[in-house]
Amino acid sequence: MKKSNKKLTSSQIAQLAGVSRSTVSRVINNYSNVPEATYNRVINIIKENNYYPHLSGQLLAGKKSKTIGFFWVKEKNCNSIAEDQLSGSYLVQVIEAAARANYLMLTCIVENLVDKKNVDYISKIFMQGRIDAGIFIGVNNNEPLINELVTNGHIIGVFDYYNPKSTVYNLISVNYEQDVGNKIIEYLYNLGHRKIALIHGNPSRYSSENRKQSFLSTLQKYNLPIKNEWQAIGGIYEQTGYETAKEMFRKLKSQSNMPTAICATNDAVAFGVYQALQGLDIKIPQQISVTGIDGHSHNVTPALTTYAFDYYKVFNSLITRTIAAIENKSQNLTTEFINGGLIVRDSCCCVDL
Amino acid sequence: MKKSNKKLTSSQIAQLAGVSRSTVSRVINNYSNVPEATYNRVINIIKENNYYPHLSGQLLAGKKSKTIGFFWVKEKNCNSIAEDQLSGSYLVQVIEAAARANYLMLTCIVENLVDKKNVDYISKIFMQGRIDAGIFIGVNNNEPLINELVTNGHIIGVFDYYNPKSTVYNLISVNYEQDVGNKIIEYLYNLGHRKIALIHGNPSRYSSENRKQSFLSTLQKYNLPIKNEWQAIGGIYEQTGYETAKEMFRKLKSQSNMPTAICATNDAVAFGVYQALQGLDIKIPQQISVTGIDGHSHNVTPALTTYAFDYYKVFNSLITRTIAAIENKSQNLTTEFINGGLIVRDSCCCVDL
DNA sequence: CTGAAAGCGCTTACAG
DNA sequence: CTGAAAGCGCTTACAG
Repeated sequence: MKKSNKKLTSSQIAQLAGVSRSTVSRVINNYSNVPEATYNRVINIIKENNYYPHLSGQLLAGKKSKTIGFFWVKEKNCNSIAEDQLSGSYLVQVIEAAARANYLMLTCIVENLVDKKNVDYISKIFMQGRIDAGIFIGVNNNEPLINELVTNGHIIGVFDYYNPKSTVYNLISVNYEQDVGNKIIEYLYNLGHRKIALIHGNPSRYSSENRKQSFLSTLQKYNLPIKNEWQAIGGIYEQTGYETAKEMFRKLKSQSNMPTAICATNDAVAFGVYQALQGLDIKIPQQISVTGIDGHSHNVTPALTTYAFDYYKVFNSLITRTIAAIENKSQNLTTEFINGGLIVRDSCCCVDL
Repeated sequence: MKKSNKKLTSSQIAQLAGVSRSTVSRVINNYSNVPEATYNRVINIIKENNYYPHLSGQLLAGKKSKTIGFFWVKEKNCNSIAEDQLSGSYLVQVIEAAARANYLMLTCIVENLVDKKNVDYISKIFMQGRIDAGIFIGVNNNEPLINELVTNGHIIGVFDYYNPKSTVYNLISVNYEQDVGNKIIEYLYNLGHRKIALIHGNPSRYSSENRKQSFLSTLQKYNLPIKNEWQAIGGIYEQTGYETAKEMFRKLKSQSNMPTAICATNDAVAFGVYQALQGLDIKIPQQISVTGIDGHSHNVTPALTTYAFDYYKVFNSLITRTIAAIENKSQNLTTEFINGGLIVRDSCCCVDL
């Protein structure tokens, strides 16, 4: 099997096989009306010469690129290496989910969607006709760019994005289940906790806001106190969680106004809470129980009780349905909420009533 | 500024601006022979209509794609989440290095280069004319696919790959400095260590083999014992390092044939060594000193003394020089060895002579 | 079953 | 300074 070291065109293959370019193209595209003998002759020439059609030609002639743009919007203030590593593992999961469906990812990491420069860069990629759809991770709910792209007819898949009013087929999203806060409060309630503090996430993210509402409505349901001093916005990172918790507990401790439990908006923030409590010499779980959300493995003592999600499932759902939208599959779900589950470890304990 | 929601072509822009497609193209490509008035008229129409040239057209007409293929070859037996996270952070660094130079990354994660299916998949991407070069991470030294692609004229950038005989301009690589083993042994020697064990990496990787040679030649230089029982191949992961070290020290302990120090081929393996020693109740560093290579942050007690590299530098060097090759920059270095430095922490101690 | 032709959206050498 | 034309590599409706 000889391999050519210059790119052949379909004309040259046609010539070698003694057919027209039309027929070569029919073979490449598996048309049914090519007799077996012809098919074999052509396909052999193609293989012998290691021929693959030039993508630009195919694209101009109307084929799809089987490529998805992947736009990762970085968090501001994300200087935690641990977080970067998590981001990395998400990146890998998204890319692999696409690969399973034979799609390639054009990957693009962007600082923010505030600078017009970045927005234009992304628009350009869509306009260049090189991708069949775009995946976004790290965007605010109702980000204008997303709306614009969807309006212009592009297929967009977004992680953690929910607009209940959206009825278009080309805006796909995947979300966490909406009942997380409720499940965590119920767990703590059943352990006897009646004084529960909350650290909320970035309110512009759908999941953060949803968790907050779910936490609060469940506190209300059980008639538990909802105090301002027991709530704070702590970002979504270990560092921001640390700073928020440190400030919060410094005050609460001096005022002897301590809750018996604190729910963090995610695991990273929970680890920040650990640090803060350690600094103030408050014992987990003896003096305060702590919960997280996410289920990322992380060696920490005591092991964190958390509400865990299967991120493989999350990203697979997003990619699969985005590809279904590209390929016009009917009955394609426009959004999906992925259920998680509580993982009880060592960071919560009972409270005597 | 009105935004169109269907893609315009250069003809339509030409019509709107009252010029020919040629002129539109000259404006897009910044030709010097367009009078300012014409330029402004055309560029305004372009901006108003949010026009970007279709990439396929440009590519067929001979332009570059400003896109690099990124082929990440996964390790077999890589089931360590920590490792996956590291991989992820490398991925991010590579993609960001390209973005800094205004290149996009077509990212592709591949299980191995043994299956012909995977090799064909990669070949295809090169043949499709959609990338200007390819970056490979995770390949064996002298991998045949790399040779073939280079022979066929593609520009290839590889991490941890060195062929001193290569003279072609289109094979670019970045490597760790070659003197790492020597530096580590010298450090231990100066602490008084005379009995030093080694856990080598996967010999098909250039860096692993180079480290091994560097370790051994330095042991020889100081006339230190090189025993078979004090050497083993331990892969490059925590798990494989753990298994290897466990087996090694189980024997050595029972034979009272203990070294005073052990050098791991990288940090992940060193962490595996930690686990193994802990299981055998051997204290670090009191009973044995341990060293790593890499410099990844990881909370471990005692903190690991390691030979650290700046991965930002590593990947930036690779990407920058690969792009220079695409753009025909002369005097472009074909390979670069990145220097690291010893970071002394708590895992090594003095030995009385 | 199969070829000739049109068309996809660009760029650039050519001619004026 | 600028337009008409050729050409890049494909696919597919059309005609036979």
